[in-house]
Amino acid sequence: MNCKSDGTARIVKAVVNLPQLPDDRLYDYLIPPEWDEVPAPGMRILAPFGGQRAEAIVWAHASTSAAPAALKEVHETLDEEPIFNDLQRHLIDWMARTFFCRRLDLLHLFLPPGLKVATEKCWRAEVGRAEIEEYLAGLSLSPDLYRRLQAKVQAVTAEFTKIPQVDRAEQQVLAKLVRDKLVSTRWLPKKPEITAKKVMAYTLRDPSLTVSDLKLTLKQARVYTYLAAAAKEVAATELLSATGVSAGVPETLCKKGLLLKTFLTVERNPLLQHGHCGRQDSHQLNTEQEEALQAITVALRKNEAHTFLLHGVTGSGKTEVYLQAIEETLRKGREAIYLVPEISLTPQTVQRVRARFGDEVAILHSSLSAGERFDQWWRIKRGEVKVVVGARSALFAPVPDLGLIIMDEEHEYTYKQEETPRYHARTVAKELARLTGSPLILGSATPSLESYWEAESGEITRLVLSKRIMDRPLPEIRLVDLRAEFKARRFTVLSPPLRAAIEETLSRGEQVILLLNRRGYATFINCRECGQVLKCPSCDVTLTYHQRPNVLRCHYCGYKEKPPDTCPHCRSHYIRYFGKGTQRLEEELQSLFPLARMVRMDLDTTGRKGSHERIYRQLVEGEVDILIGTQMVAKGLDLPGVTLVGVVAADSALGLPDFRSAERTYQILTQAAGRAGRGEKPGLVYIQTFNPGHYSISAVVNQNEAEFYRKELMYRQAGDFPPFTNLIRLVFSGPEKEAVIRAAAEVTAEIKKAFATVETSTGEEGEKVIGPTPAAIERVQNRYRWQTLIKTQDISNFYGLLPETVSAVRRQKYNNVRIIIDENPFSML
DNA sequence: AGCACGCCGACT
DNA sequence: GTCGGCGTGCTC
Repeated sequence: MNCKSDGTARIVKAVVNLPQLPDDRLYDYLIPPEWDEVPAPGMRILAPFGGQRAEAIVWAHASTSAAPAALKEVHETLDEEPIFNDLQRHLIDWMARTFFCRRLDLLHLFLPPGLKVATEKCWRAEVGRAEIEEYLAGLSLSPDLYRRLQAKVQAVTAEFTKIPQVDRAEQQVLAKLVRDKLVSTRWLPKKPEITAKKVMAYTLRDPSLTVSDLKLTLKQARVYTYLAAAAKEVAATELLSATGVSAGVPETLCKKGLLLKTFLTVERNPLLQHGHCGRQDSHQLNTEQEEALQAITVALRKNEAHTFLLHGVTGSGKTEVYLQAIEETLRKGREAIYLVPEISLTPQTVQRVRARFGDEVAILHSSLSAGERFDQWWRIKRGEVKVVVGARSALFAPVPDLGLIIMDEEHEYTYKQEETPRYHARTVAKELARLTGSPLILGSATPSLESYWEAESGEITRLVLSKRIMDRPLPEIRLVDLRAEFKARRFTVLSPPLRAAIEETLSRGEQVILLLNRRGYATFINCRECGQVLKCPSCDVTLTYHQRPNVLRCHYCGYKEKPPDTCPHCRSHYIRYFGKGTQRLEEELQSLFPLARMVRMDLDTTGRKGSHERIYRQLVEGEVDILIGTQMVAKGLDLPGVTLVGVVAADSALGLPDFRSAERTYQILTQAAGRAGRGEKPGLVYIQTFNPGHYSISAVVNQNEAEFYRKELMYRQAGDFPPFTNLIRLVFSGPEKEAVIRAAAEVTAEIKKAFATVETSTGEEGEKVIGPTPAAIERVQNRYRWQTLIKTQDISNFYGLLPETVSAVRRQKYNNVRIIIDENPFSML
């Protein structure tokens, strides 16, 4: 895999993998003249960097360098084979440009955990201990420093070893020891923390010897026979439990020279713990499903990177289309990546994929241990896996021959990563599809405006599933006007009609889902005397009252305090709790329906691993009558027993200062409504709202999807928002408001200035730089936040230019001001 | 990150 | 004068 050197390209340009580097530069290194091979692009090397050695990835070869300093030589090559192939390097280059980040921010997405080589400074004594001591004593150091150094020097031996916690003063003295050649230092790679798991195993030393040839005790013979039958290495634990002997028996056989003790690599696969599940064959498709599959199959056969929007109402059987498209992909000998918004919210999807494809499935998700992820990564890399199911980062799984990408619930916000690298999985999926010649299926009942618009304009192909499977009807949707309830002075969480519907549903023995998108008990606490609202001391956010445990909590920074008896501002006792959360809803339901069995599903109850699965199982088995929760109850649950869905406060997202708030409201209401009536019995949905006339709500009630998208597209166009423009958000944050504003103003001015030249060179219209303005929540965790928005028709105008401007200002270090660049931001708060 | 360089205050 | 404190900036 190494490139034979032709004597000219003896320079490698490499990405140095140190997370603190200020920009996305490639560093040039010489290949030592005595090496007859130049490490290939994508291989890791160990290279000198400053005084240290750092891991770097060869990105390209060159015969000349424009570096201002003399080039240093590469120390060693760390890989036999490139760890990043051409496609991956290409994708990394593309992502760094597209999402305004550094290549090194992206490297870890593609690697198994623990592969990164960290180096540490090690020390070795070159002379005897006594000589070093003598040297130290002659240095006239302060008694304290001398004592500390003596302790450190104790650890320096004839082998290179790390000395922990060397401070600056000690470092300087040690540097003298190095200068006078009493000790030497070297940066050595640390031992990898995550490796394949090995267990002790036994095998026959000489398989030609049979039990009858040997004189063995009964138990020894049993062990020997078992191993002979297995004809391979057997893990010690398995051997002992299968033969029912203790560890001493195989040990004795080893001593007799009959067995060999070895180590066996075992796979940490979380799926294997669940056992193998029954194989399930494909279902018969209805006409619409069949047509959709046909269109996809045509693209699959041509290896065509075409994007499809599988726009199917809730319960229309999108999953079956995905599964059959995967089957077609596998028939061609290629692999599929199947993205879901969050694994924990979609236990059913995982089950169905497993039931169809068995052990050729890898599931990647955040609660895998590092060891499990390591093993899954290698399984995929070795080609043992045909289908990778996972959240957005599953896109970077090392599948050898990708042939299909599925992105279920493509409108979900979890596809956008909210930390650097701030990529959107849909954007990456399109590029990956293009690079691999794979069709991309975006599936949703409520497509994002972006995908909807692309389908409208013919850029991608819309495939419609308009009917539920088995011709089941969509649920009936009824509206409750909360303004009328307020006029009638009814302030309960549940309006009389919804309450009556719950009662009726329970009496029929059917299940209810109630959605309230606010955690806690009360969402704001107000003093009636002075009008003050209790706020988090470090954020511009109101505190939420939680009843169990009894605390006020900030949902932004996690701050907690005891609920006060008197107002902290005016000491009055008139403290009142307003705004009802899921805890309050649960309490009200318990008093109304004391016999109903209910479970609450929100961030407070699903903290632990596996809690979603547990709640889901309880629902399936009918152990729960009412499921209460935040938006997570609206997602993907397929529960035939649920016939009533109640949305307690449909407007909770509408008031947010975010251009996507109507879209979010429409999506969550439609998705929640879609949980009702998925079984044989028809469903009923109640939506309580203060804004019955808002188009995002009325469109759901009237089941008039086209109307919603028409209006929303109109507003987006009028306001110059995506999908009609590209958005880049710059966020400046820091502990000092003045410094934040100054940095924001300076960057913004620079961009406007630089942008003026861009504008004249391209002549594009409709490109704007708006800001700086304070963010909607100006302070979070005691950091002030200001932002600037860029709207542009051609985002490529900003490639290069924007990172340069930002890093130039970043270098000035405006008193801890951090600057982030967010392409296609999802949250504008 | 880590290390060098350089600029100020507290000592021999 | 010099040692050592820390802020600043660079690393092929």
